[in-house]
Amino acid sequence: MNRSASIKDVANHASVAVGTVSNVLNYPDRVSQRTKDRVLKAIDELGFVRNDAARQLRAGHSRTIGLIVLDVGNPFFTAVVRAAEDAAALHGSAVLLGDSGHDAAREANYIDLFQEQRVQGLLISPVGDVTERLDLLRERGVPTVLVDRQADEAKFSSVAVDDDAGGYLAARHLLDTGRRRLAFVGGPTSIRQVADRLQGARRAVKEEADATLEVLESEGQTVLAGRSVGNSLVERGREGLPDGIFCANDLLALGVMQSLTMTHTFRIPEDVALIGYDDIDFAVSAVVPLSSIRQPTEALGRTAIQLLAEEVESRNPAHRSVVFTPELVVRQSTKAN
Amino acid sequence: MNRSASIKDVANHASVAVGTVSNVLNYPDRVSQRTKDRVLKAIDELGFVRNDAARQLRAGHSRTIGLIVLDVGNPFFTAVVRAAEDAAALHGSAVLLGDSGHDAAREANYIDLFQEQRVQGLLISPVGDVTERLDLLRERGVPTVLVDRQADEAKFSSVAVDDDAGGYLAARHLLDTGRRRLAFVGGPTSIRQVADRLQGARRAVKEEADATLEVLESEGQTVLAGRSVGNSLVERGREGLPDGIFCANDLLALGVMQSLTMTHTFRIPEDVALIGYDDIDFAVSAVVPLSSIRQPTEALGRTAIQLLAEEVESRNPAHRSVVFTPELVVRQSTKAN
DNA sequence: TCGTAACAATGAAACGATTCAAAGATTTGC
DNA sequence: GCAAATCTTTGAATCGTTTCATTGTTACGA
Repeated sequence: MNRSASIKDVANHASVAVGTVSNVLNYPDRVSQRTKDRVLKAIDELGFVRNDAARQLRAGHSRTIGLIVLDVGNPFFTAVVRAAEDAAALHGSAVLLGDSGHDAAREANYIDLFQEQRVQGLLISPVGDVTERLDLLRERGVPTVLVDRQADEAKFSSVAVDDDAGGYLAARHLLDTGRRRLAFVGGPTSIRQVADRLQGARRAVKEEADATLEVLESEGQTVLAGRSVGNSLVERGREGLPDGIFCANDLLALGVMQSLTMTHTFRIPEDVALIGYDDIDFAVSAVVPLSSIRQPTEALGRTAIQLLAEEVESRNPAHRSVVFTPELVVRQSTKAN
Repeated sequence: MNRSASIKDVANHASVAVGTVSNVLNYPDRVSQRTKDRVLKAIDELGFVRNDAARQLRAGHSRTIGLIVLDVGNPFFTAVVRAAEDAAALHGSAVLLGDSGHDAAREANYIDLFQEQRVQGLLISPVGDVTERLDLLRERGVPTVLVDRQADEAKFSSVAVDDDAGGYLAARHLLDTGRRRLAFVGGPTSIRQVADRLQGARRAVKEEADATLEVLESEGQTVLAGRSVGNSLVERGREGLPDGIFCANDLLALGVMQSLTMTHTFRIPEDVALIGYDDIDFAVSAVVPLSSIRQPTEALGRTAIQLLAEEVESRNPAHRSVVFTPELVVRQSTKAN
């Protein structure tokens, strides 16, 4: 309740100058053992805890890193967050986490908030197009690394997974197992990841003359959205059903799977093969174990922090773009007929 | 790159005193329209952003709240985190998130870090016993609310779900659907939640003279841990198999379900009924839709923030313990034979 | 026209840590 | 025993904001 002890209180209590206390904390070698002992004792007795605000006011910057993700509920981002936290901890930094929920306004709020906090840098998985806000950040000199989004290297460093390659992998796999009437489920297509995965799928489909690709736009990327798309597929009946479905993420795929299997009219993979994206933990424990595209989430988070550290340390802004290649994980849901 | 503009720069640029700029920011009514316009224009032209460090140095406290959870990867906590973030945003506060990963050392690190940040208060789902560290916090006057853990009201406010009641609900449901040879899967039992759920289950089992409860300790609370327990059950063969399994959380249940169904020797719910805990999104999309105990995660997060706000605002430390009651969700996995 | 009230604007002091030039103490070499 | 070199300690200045007592300005009624 009572104001907590300051460095000055410690100094008085130990009968030394404030500068000495500061030295004990930051440059222990400069202080004699005797003095050090006294100061440490005083610190202990008063329960002194450094005030980081004062510290960073003097330093001009904080020891925190801002991280804004599109959805903390999405296991993909959860994994990235965790990796980033661990990596940041190694650098002695903490992560301020923000969840934009795909909402540009919330994103903007967090960006403002983090600027006021004078974060060392920002990791962001931006909503929609790279906003003017990010350009502003750049002008203000806030080192920023885009996550899960390739960026113009003139402007930002970035870590991303090659979504086009992932889309290609998924569609190619469906084609390789004999499917020809493919469908892509995802949306809104304004989301770059969705657009890229679709593009990769198109590329694969073009390689087979007799293959077709239908696009089923979903309302978001959730299990619920997938279920809704699945329901509309079920209504079509056997005739109109594609024989291979590629979903822009696993949540959608699980939703689609639910709809298709709950009716017991369609079998996966016999009637229709299904593949998702992200390879979340639950893909393996779905009604039919779900084939998927695995993204190296740990590497993504770790590398993001590393790139940010590079930007923070070097004055000169030589941006780097790191692109990881995703990996196909085959399970029951796409077994060949 | 160049040092960002301070309130002083703005004052110069607008030819007013620093105090006036501060007033524009904090008490716009005290400033004449003409001056306000000039200052706002200057702010815009210089791209001024408040330095929160200086602000909170003066104020003596920050506008952030620390939140330490046991595992961000756990959907239960993810939901709580999200609710807490939203509720905090309404109060104009941001949430600093820490993931202790059930590790007391990491927890301690975060507590120290958050103290240095002079967080307004702390929301924590503590590792193991309420540590001395928390007592220290209390002495230092850092308002703290325990999350998902009932606390001595003399010491802390807390929000929790009645795990004993949840365990009772789950076991009672298995008994009500005719099962008698029950098993409890969870661990380590040193985790209070696990112990309480087990206790509730025991209470229910005692109500039926011919019912038994076997405890299968798991190595953690993950899908993998569940699979491992499930595998050992499969090895037992049909004879030794319980006819009703209650898992301390859904992840474990999904793991057990995988093991039991992959072998195709046991059917759920015909041979064995299975119920989890948490009702995570994926419970519904499991191989066999999983019955579960639903916890009011949003209410938990929201209430935690509210209790914290109460503690922050009132000087007098009248702690409150809010206990929510969980709810049974019946799905395929426990259908009566 | 003057006195007073209401309103605006001012700028020095304070918050708590770090820095650094300078002073003070101790050791070293001869 | 003394000067020089080295090691310790000091404390004022600084970071950027808010606060608040004070000063300056305007408006109004008498």
